[in-house]
Amino acid sequence: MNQLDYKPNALAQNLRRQQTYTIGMIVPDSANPFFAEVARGIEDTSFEQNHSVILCNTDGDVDKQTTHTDLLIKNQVAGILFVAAGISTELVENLQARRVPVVVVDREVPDVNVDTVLTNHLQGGRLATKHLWDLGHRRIACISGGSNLSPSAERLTGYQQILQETGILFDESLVLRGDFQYVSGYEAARQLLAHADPPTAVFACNDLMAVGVISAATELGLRVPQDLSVVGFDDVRLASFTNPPLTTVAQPKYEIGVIATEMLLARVQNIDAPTRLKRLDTTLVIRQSTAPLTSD
Amino acid sequence: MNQLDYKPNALAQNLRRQQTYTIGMIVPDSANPFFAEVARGIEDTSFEQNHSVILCNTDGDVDKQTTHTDLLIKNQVAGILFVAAGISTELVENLQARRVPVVVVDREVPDVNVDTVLTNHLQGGRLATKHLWDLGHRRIACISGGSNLSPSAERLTGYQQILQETGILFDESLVLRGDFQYVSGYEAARQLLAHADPPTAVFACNDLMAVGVISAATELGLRVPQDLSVVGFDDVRLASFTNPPLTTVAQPKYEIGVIATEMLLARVQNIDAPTRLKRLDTTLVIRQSTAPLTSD
DNA sequence: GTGAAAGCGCTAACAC
DNA sequence: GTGTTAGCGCTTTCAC
Repeated sequence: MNQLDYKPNALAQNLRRQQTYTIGMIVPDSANPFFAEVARGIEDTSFEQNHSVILCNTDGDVDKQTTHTDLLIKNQVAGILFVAAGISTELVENLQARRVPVVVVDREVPDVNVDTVLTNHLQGGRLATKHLWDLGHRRIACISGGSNLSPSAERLTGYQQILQETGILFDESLVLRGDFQYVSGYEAARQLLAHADPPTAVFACNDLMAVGVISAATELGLRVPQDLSVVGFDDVRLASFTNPPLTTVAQPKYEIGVIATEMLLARVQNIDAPTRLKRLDTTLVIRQSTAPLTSD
Repeated sequence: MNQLDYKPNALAQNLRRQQTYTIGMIVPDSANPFFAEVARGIEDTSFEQNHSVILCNTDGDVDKQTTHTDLLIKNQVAGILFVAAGISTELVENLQARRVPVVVVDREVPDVNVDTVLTNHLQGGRLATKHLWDLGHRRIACISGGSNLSPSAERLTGYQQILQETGILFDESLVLRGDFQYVSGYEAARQLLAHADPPTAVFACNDLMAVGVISAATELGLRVPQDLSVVGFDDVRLASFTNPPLTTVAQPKYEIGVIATEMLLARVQNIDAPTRLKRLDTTLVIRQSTAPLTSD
């Protein structure tokens, strides 16, 4: 029997047992370095626990998200790990009504009582800004990300809190909105550096925009960090390889995936347990894109 | 009935129909930017064709690869997209014996007649080297990747072909082995630049090592590209954001995923059709890390 | 057309 | 222990 290399039909097994060992993972873009790391944490942990993972990319499209979710439900997945695209309160509620285990990851889904794992973006925003303040900077700009995403908003709030706590007057013209892409960081920096009273430091709400800031500064003949300090957010692999290497706020990306998966499998065991919220702190990684303010 | 939001049980459907709409994707590391892009091509195309994809990371570990494959077979996947870890001829043969549709991606699996989609690494290696030659360089170094991987070996062969065709004497001390990681590029460059008769140009067999070369050169006070030209391979997103932006050989990463998926679904339709081999050409993306040789 | 019945491959329950 | 059987939810066939 072993010689024939017999492999039981999991479809029949699962149908009979009324359960599967497959989990669905819904993310905006698995090629985005941040989600790619989270996904690896998820896949590794699932593999250890004998679960397979179905990969679903939404590109932030709510319709695609619904289609994927329907497919996952039809395939009777054990549970779903969910990074929301757009407004998703209703979707999560529907899942819960069907008693499908769900864990929300990275982006909060408002107005619904659901297991959640996310980064403490507020604390991260504070860390970045405080670091610049500690270096003596007082004119600190901030380039935020997409408007309707909770991570971006919270990072900005952290920035504002530090300004307030340290008594720096909030200057609206020093806060620009980006879209988490390189070009938006570049353009925002061009605008900031043309300011009558330009900033001496910039907190970009992700690494890609921070790299854009460095490019713009370099192009204008400014040296980073001597003439302009730059802090990013995420600590993607790229951040070590920029010139200069980027000081940034590191999210525990892989760990987010691990914890979310563990939480989901616990939820599968006990669908009626009280919901949990896990908020993971960030750490500051100081490289060479920030330096003390010099008065010259 | 629609009001009850009824969703048919795909397990039962598939069991009855003796087919599924799930495909397995086996890759070394989905967080590696190259595979991440390929995976997106796969996921997008599968989604369009109403198929789900199960993500499997092997980390180059043959045992993990076997475990994953077994799981996929048990789950009766429609087919498997396969980037090989190590020696995998036997595994592919087993799959074929079971009449499981397989398409081999990126890395050739020797001695087996199987559908395959890969980059023309040889042509890419030629392109990179020819570009440097056209700029006037004659002392051109090459930093290769892992020894037993066909892509790496083919790129090196392309390099050697151009040397031979242009009449450059092959200098063994100018060819170093890396491991596709940043550090190995950095270290190889340190060694090359300490050479009694150092190269004026380096072809690194992937972008990450090329960035390592740039870092090492910069550290030694050399300017890229004025003092040293550097070409990479892959054209990952990072390559646009290095300082200077990297000249590199672009692989059609996303397209590889698309074509492989289409080939697999065609194979599912007709398991006995003749096998096909698709070899996709690379393109040279000239940025700012290469310049004409100056005699000073 | 509409309805009943068999069976996909397995597991769990039950009888021996 | 060992063997038999019902049934998971669906599709497909066949009878009406």
